[in-house]
Amino acid sequence: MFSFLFGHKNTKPRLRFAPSPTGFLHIGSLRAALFGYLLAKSQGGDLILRIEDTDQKREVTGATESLIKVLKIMGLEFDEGPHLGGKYGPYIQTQRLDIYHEYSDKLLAEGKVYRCFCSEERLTEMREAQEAKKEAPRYDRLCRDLSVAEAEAKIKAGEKFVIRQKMPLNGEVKVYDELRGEIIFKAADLDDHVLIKSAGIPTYQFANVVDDHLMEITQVTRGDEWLGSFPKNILLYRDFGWTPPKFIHMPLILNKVGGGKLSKRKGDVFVEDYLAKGYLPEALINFCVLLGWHPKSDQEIWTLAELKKEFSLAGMGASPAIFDTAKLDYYNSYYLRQKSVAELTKLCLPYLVKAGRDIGDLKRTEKFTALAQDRLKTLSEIGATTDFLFELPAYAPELLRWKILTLEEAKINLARLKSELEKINEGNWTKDRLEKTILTWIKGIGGQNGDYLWPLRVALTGLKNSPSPFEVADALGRGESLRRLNLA
RNA sequence: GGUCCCUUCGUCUAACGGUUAGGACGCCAGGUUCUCAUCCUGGUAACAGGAGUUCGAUUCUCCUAGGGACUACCA
Repeated sequence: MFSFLFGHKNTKPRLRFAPSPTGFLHIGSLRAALFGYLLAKSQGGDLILRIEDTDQKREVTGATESLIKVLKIMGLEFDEGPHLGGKYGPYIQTQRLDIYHEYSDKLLAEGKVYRCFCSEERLTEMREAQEAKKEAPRYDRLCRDLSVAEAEAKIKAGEKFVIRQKMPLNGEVKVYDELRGEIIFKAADLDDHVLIKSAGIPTYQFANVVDDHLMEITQVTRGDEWLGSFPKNILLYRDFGWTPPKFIHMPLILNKVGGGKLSKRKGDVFVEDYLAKGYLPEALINFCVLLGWHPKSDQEIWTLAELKKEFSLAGMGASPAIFDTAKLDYYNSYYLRQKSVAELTKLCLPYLVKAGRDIGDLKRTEKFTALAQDRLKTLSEIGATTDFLFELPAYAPELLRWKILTLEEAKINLARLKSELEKINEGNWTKDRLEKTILTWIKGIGGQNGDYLWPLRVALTGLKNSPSPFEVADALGRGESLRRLNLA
């Protein structure tokens, strides 16, 4: 609101999510998108999607579209991006090549960067020699002091080149990370890394800086694997004479077993995997946001809408978090229980079909999913937890016994129950009516609940553990219930 | 090897020099209940180690250890 006083042309926070389109959406990427989104929204800002496709080798076709789709399922949407447009476009880096060349030429003219004609073979040899001498592998700056004439001669001769950043030879580079504070690097430790590859395509290090500046990004959120190149990036901003945005290096997510950066080899790492298993977007969001962020209160259940208001940089930590799905399961069963039966059923449908279930009768299916609701950790469990409703499992007669009850007694109790149940007609065959009628009847004859309800439940379900006999009887219907009772 | 980051219950974390070190998940026990699940109650469990600074350190500094990242014409 004070922007007019200071003459800032734009004080609206602008953040970006800048993935590489290399396949499925990694959990780490989801969290990066989430934090970017929340940081933007909590400040009333915008989130921009920028596709960093400068590595042609790793690019996967369709990855951009699927990434946008998955993010949308998660509830995360952008304000600008390749699919939306915006006045800072294009939002795909390979479509910005002219821009990068313009800026690298500028730096070239100013002597802030230089052309390097070293061959891959020479570079490899050089590195091997350095490693053999236990030195840090680093470009030896052979081309750094090539004269303009020498360079031009090489270009004329058709030699390929890359453009490298000229690092200061001595002194310190102080950088500031919003989560960690000041970090000091010695310039001498910095490598003259490649900014423009020989094919004329920029590296991440260059495109990222140019784009963040041109797109007027105010806060850069990225994984802390970028901390090492942070000083080089800051130096680039200085070379251009630009004010860098604020940087927030988010701590990494680590594998539960074996440690290390969350990786495919050690379990499911893609959002698509979790969605397919039947984890709900809201559970994934709630779980991920608490990996590295903590609210002012101890509130554990968060919706995206609440997070958009309450999220803040102050709650973010700098230490890495292990990805342990035990709590994800908790959140998922929690959100599953919050669903209405109709919603839950709709969500279960694809999984029931997959399990080969007949879902023709929606009302009946709803009764089945209702029975499973309190018992599901993921949607994909719906088939297994409702199996007994579709087909009575084979069970040992012994199972019908309850505590000190003999098999004979159980049989008698069942027979009496059956004749009572037969008195209940189709219209009254509901969970509540059944429960009321049978419980009063048991009380009336002075019996113990367990003596009757256990055998009844086993007769209906064939299982040691299951929902209550009344719920099951209701879901099964009068005909099937009595049939199963007869069998018993 | 070099550079940088991180370090509180098993896990996610709170604490911004003074607390019986709090919450959640997990686990255990009890209650409700015919069983399971849900739900309720309770319990278990942590300041990595060592030096400083300070009247006082989980909190600040340094060292060590452990973990992690980077060290590509990949991001």
